[in-house]
Amino acid sequence: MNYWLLKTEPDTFSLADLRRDKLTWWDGVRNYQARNYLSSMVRGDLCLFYHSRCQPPGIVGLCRVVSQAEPDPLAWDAKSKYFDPKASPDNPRWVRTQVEFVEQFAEMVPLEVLKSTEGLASLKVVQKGSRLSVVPVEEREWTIILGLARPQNGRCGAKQESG
DNA sequence: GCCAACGTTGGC
DNA sequence: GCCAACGTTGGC
Repeated sequence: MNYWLLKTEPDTFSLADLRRDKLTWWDGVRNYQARNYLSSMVRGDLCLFYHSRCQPPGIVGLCRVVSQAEPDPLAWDAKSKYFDPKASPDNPRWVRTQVEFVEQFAEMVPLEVLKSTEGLASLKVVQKGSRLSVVPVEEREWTIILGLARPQNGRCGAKQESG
């Protein structure tokens, strides 16, 4: 079981869209390092859902990997903006993964908070110039971030809902 | 909309 | 294999 962070521009596809659709293909990734991360995702992995290029940017919720990476058919769809002339069904080059909605945080965790939280300096998304749309998250980082998303946990015996 | 940072491309 | 030019990303 691994943890990841998936970046998306909410104007293009937001967590609200995933909540409505329940499932989506995480496709159109055209960066080799991000692709390699996508390829190593397995069913059950949990992902932080990050909104970029918006005000404020930050982590808005969670989704879960439901199917392992498979060839991304948009790569050989000439009408797609993700078309890649060097890709074909025989040589797929790019992959996609299916994810399902898990949770929308009551309050998002803004980038500004991530940056100022001790223990998150290693988080890729807080590092200047970080452009990867799929990055791994360490369990230690994951725990800190969920603590930020659910500040009432651990106080007054508040219970955490699951699922 | 600006622009720094980054990845990719291609001439050499 | 170097590296300048280019396109894209994403915080601001």
